[in-house]
Amino acid sequence: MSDPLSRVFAALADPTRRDMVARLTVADATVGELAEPYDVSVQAVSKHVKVLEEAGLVSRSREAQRRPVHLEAEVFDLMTKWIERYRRQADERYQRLDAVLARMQEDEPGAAGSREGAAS
Amino acid sequence: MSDPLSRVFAALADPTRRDMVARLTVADATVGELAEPYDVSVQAVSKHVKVLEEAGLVSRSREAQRRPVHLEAEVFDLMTKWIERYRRQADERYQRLDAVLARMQEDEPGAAGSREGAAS
DNA sequence: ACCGTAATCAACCGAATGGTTGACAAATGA
DNA sequence: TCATTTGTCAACCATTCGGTTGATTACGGT
Repeated sequence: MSDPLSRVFAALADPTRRDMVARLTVADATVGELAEPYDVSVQAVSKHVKVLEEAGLVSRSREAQRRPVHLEAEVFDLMTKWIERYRRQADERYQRLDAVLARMQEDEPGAAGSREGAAS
Repeated sequence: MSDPLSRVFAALADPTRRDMVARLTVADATVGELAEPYDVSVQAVSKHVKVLEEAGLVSRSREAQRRPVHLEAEVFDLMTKWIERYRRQADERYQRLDAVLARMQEDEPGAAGSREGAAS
């Protein structure tokens, strides 16, 4: 499970981590601050942050004793690209399929079986 | 881990399942056909398809003995919406931050220290 | 009716996950 | 120097995950 895309998807598969990401879009936060709303130990949150960091979704700096967590939004593009690519391919395929069905309908009206309401 | 978004992200966190989705954008396929390229048992692939189905990414129909797997591309929108929402929020925040830093630079040239607490 | 094909169910296994508690490390402020 | 704050490391536990093999179901084809 070593490729970056898998790590990003896996990181966001957890609701708590997704919520952390959501909160980090508002402002950077320390592990302690991130932990407050959740009913889990600070150690658990520390682990979550580590997962996000290894996925490239966040980075940490040092500032006195605190290590503020910072969202790296660029990594989102990795996912978006993957999704959009196949999303588009799938759409194109449906359009081709609809075209074929439409042609069948023209050639032999009444023989185009199931798959109603396909066109658009 | 019951919410739909988590299931979609988790489903796509596996490279094999991502590859299956990619292939399903080209054409529907049976479990057996899907299994061929991979060096795993048909049962394992059947499980993968089940995961994709429970995530709402694919559906199955019945056609003689075969149960062709069909990609449901609409579910991608769920992810895209989530991603885009926070992506945009993050971008906006950076713009605000840049504005603040720019203002600090104007007011006190040379006093715009390192990334102090910026947000609201 | 019987056999073959397609796929799922069931039980099991090892590795990874998400959580815990307890001990430790690093930087600050008194 | 010493206590405090902040966070990580380590060991452990229960559950989930991806994989296996073996048995079983659901359909045609002949």
